Amino acid sequence: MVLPRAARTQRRTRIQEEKEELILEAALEVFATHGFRGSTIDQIAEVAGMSKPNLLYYFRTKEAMHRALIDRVLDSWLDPLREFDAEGSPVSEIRSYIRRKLEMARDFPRESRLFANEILQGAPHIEDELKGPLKTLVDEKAEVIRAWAKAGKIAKCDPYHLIFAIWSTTQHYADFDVQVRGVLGDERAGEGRFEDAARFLEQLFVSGLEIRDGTA
Amino acid sequence: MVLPRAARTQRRTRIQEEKEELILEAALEVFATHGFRGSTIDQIAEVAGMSKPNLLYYFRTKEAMHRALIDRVLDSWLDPLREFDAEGSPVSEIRSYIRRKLEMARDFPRESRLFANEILQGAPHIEDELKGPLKTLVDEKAEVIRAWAKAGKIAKCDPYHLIFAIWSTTQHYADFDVQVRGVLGDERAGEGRFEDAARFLEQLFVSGLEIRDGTA
DNA sequence: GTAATGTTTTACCAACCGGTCAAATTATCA
DNA sequence: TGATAATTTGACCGGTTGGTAAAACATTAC
Repeated sequence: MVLPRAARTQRRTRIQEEKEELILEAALEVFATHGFRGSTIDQIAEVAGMSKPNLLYYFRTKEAMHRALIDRVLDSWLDPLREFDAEGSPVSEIRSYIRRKLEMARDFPRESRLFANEILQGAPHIEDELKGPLKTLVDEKAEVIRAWAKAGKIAKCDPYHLIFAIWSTTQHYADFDVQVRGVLGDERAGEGRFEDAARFLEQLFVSGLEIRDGTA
Repeated sequence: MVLPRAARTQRRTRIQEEKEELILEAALEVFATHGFRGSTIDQIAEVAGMSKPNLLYYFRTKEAMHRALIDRVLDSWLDPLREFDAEGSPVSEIRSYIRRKLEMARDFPRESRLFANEILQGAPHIEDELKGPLKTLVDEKAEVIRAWAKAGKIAKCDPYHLIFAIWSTTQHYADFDVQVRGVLGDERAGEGRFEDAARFLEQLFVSGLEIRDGTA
């Protein structure tokens, strides 16, 4: 049979699993650095080490590839926020959330850039996810933070903007890596920059949210 | 004469000024939302309301258009940081820097996205500017902040990461606007979000940098 | 082994892309 | 006004793009 991939209902073969993996890995590389429109199937095929038609045998369109990639990555991308625990102590929860996000920026910069590209260009492919699952999750965690503030455990602040601030500062080290390296110069652009960033951000957010006269 | 634009040494015509303006405006719109590789000359021509060859009469290549756009925008983009004043009081300088950056994110989101796209995709066209003029300016201002910290006027912190944090948090509202709107929902996605953001960020950075036991 | 199924390749297509050219049109100014 | 220079356009070009068709090749199940 030569039924196109999407029409197959049977369970996938070993080769299918391997090749789809290989393709999505290559697609991540390419989409992350050029965005959807700036990427070409030929490029992805070359990175994956296979011919274009072969690639199109597994994913019938460029869109399907992108879709599959987003679906696979989005879920794990939100894990750090899911771990955010209402029962924990506010300071240590926020501190470790920052640390987890920073680790993801360091260890999975391509995933970060994939989303950055997508959102920057108007999120044409993931708008539903933003307004759906993502919003729901953020709403939930924002409520936790709001409760902490109300209970006097941290300074009063807008929980949504707090979350945005944590996202932006941490993802900055993945998305704007070239700029960070360029500005820091060769001497300070090594892996140590993530430690420095972690130290700074923890200080900023922890003491920035401490209760003091006038803010509580 | 039909000399290409770049070869003309005489002073520019009224029509030239107007059309180049029109083109760069359209180019900003398109490049900002699709990145360099994702944008097409036809698209820009359509937005500018002129034919493709007409557009290429003013800028001989797509690169030349992008170059001209970057050159024009980069300078004004750095103005808020230039205004950062060593003689002012640390708290008010940082506070007003945040405010200026946030105003730019609100009033010139396309400019912000133009750079974001460029840097995200590896800064292939502006790497020199990053390592040159930008780095120089940041180095200078970082020294100012370091001096403030040394003099005990603000908490000790890494000035570079402080600057990165201000950049990322403020530009987030331009670059990731769809996401911000999506998460905030229709009710809170109005212009008021910039006021809320300003309030939050000023609180975060000001009290985050205040001197207290153990940090000074 | 062989038949059925799954995979890969070669050759190809129509649309689009960045860019050119020459002719037509319009603005400028003596 | 007319000559000259500046601007605009339509037709076109070679290369690239996303995607297809069909046949060759490999794998698996019996």
